[in-house]
Amino acid sequence: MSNIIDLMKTGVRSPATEAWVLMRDIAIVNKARVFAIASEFELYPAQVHALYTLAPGEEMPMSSLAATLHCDNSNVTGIVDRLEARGLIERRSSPSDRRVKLIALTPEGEAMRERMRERLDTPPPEIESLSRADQRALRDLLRRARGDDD
Amino acid sequence: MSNIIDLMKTGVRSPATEAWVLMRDIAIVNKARVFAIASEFELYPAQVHALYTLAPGEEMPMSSLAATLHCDNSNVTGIVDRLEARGLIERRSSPSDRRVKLIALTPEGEAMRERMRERLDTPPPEIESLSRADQRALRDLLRRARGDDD
DNA sequence: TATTGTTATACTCTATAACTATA
DNA sequence: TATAGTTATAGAGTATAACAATA
Repeated sequence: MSNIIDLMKTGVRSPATEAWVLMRDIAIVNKARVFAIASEFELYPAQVHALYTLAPGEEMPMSSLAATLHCDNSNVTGIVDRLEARGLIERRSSPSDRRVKLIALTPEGEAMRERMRERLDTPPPEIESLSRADQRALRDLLRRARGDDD
Repeated sequence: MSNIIDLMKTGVRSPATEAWVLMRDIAIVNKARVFAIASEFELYPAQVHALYTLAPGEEMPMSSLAATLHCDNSNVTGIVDRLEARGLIERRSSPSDRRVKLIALTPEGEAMRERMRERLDTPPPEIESLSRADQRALRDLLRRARGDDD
């Protein structure tokens, strides 16, 4: 177990560090899910992220999509090309700036995104296994962590 | 199931689902960090993951590495090739099964992995901003979620 | 026969640079 | 001059299939 080796090297972890490492380990299931969903829908992980990033009924400039996906504008051209060829999204011209192209989900894209979202948002077994009281306590702690006003 | 869908569409989520979505949103910073670290060390994200997966002083079959990285054995050949060319890992023959090749970190690989690990394990601001009591409470909840006996 | 890792192939992802059309 | 998106290029990731060595 690499955790034990790391602990011996670094000594005892702070509660914040241990909480973060535990959280990250649990959240890893999300990566496995993106892979499974991508293969099921015959997409690539980057295409799943792009589809999930687009909000139903809203338009987003390609540059914003590039920022969210942590990649260059030039990559987004290809990703959008393939999603558009599948009929899942469409390009629209921006009325305010004709250099800009706005991306939006088609009805088919919205339907596929919704099916993906259901799966992605389902809590993993680790969270389901907690008592209802613990689930609420965890939610409240994470709301505070994100700075929400309870 | 349509109950859950209706709930989600109206914005009302179960505590478990909301906790999971919040946790995932916070854990997203890890992805940005992997990208930043990859570019800083002149590696690709998959190479960072491979390096981080290997525990110092331990050997791992290539097939195990493939399973952890969620990719095919054939991909690991190339990833391992490039990390080996950089002197960060090495292939060893398994004494018990001569089909198997075991991967292990070199001293240089261990040093680089340790520098990466320090950065990856640093809690994000969301967790640092919590009170010490909340940090401990979060840690304890996540330990229970993962099934650790406190 | 089945499995581990490699090779070959084809496609996607990714960054960089050069290009266009706008602003 | 600067910016949004495209195109071209090159290298890396990914799955599938075929293969050699080994079990």
